[in-house]
Amino acid sequence: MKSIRKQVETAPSAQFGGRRIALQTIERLSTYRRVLEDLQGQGAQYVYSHQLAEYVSVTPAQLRRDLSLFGSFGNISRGYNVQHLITVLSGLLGTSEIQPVALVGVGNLGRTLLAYGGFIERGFSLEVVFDSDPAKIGRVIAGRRCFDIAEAEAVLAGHPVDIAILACQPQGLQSIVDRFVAAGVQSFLSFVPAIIRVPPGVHVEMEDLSAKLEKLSFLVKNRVEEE
Amino acid sequence: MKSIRKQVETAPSAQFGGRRIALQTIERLSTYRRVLEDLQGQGAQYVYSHQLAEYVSVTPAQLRRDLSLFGSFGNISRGYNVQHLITVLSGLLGTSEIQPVALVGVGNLGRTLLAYGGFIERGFSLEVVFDSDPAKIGRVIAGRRCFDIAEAEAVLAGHPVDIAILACQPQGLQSIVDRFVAAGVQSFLSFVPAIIRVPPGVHVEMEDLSAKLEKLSFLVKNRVEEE
DNA sequence: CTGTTACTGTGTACTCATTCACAAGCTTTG
DNA sequence: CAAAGCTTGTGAATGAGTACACAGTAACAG
Ligand SMILES: NC(=O)c1ccc[n+]([C@@H]2O[C@H](COP(=O)([O-])OP(=O)(O)OC[C@H]3O[C@@H](n4cnc5c(N)ncnc54)[C@H](O)[C@@H]3O)[C@@H](O)[C@H]2O)c1
Ligand SMILES: NC(=O)c1ccc[n+]([C@@H]2O[C@H](COP(=O)([O-])OP(=O)(O)OC[C@H]3O[C@@H](n4cnc5c(N)ncnc54)[C@H](O)[C@@H]3O)[C@@H](O)[C@H]2O)c1
Repeated sequence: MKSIRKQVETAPSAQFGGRRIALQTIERLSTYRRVLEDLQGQGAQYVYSHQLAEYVSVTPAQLRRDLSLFGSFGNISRGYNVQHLITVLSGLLGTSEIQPVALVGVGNLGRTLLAYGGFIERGFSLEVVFDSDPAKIGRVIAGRRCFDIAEAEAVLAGHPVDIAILACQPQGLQSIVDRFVAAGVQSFLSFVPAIIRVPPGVHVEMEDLSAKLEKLSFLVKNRVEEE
Repeated sequence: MKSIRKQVETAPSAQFGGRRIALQTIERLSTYRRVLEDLQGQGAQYVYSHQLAEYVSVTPAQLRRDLSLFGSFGNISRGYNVQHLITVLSGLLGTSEIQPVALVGVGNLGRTLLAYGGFIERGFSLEVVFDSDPAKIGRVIAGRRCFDIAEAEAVLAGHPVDIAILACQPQGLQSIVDRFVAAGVQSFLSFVPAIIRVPPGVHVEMEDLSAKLEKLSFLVKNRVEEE
């Protein structure tokens, strides 16, 4: 029993300059940045915490608290400079420069992701693409050459990435993950509805669409009035 | 300022038989069910809370607490009956029977979702499909006839759904949402990275893939040791 | 130059989620 | 049949995240 606790997500938080940052805070930072870019597109120069907070449906206090965890970015009585805050948030999120990402599995979902133009706008590029299907290996799909998953170590050595997207079949997934971790990959975004284990310091984000539908289904069936 | 608070997700929880259920609990229920089905596939009849908890990386106490919010399902000193617990969870999540879902936008992403076989296994069927592109309207795509979004009200009247998946362009999205809500749709799973407003009692689940990548990027850049 | 207004950043209070720890209870075994 | 062993379900304690409320300060008006 004790052994379990050690593996468990006991403290869902990150460190930043000695401070503890809640994972939920990080998710909100993404939203702030996205909305700020909308605002910038509309020509806004400055924005007050209560305005931005309303757009993203949080309290002004929460927004100010979130930002204050990383520093003081607001101009008192003028609010936040939109351009500056975007720059700050991009820096925090590590997307000031385009970041290479690996993709495993070029099936229906993988091809859709490859063709999607929205990633590059947010600072990510699916640079390294793998599959196990001989019919796909070596071919160029949506502008990217498809590598053999069997040669992952060599390929990743030449094209190091911090993040890998998993869009393959569940069979043998854990061993792929293990090999990627050994090759230096530090985080995974997985569309595969299967549990994968990673060592401490490596992060997994599950993207289980059916689970999201189930959550909505629960809320509807139980006539939840709040949001 | 006060007006903001009212719209805000002040209490991220749902009601169930007078009890308050955390949204996070509901998400875990999905995971429990998915893992239980794996276990059933492996022939397991009973499972203890500490076993199931380990598979899904939560504490045994949390698992038992989550379930106890809805009733007593465990057999003391034998654990939980796998089949029974799956049935219970399916009932809670509202997926005991296949549930129809609407899809808006049959582009790259929409077609991928339509072709995906994983939804039906979890109790959802993309029954009603909309697009605004005349080249697509009326055609049959992945086995579903594509309806004109302009006729949404009439189509939804004949094919009522509680859940709609949004996979179209952001332009005009809010008005589509408003019309769907008026037509009785009670929840949305949106892949469109744009903020949409819904009245109280209607639920929105955002699926922002770039935001997930940004979260991973933050965690990697800041060398977060915990998970 | 002083008063007024309105904003940010943050100490503090509070609420809610998670974990601890144990009472109550099957089961099995000697 | 009694006692040991391990389980579930849950009151109580802890811990984490959010909201309140205000001190401090920039801007601007008179
Ligand atoms: N398609 C969707 O809409 C959708 C939605 C949610 C989740 N998913 C999940 O995403 C995954 C992929 O879905 P899909 O529809 O693209 O399936 P798919 O069968 O079309 O594609 C899977 C691809 O992965 C490749 N592959 C299989 N094993 C591999 C391995 N060991 N290494 C490298 N490549 C491998 C296959 O060759 C194939 O090209 C599945 O696990 C699925 O459950 C898909
Ligand atoms: N493709 C991806 O991998 C991906 C990933 C994340 C998010 N998204 C988001 O999902 C959405 C769709 O992406 P896509 O790649 O499928 O785009 P797409 O351009 O291939 O498809 C969009 C489809 O929506 C239809 N459409 C547009 N406006 C509509 C309207 N008002 N009503 C009904 N249908 C309408 C179009 O006719 C088209 O068929 C976009 O908002 C995109 O940002 C896509």
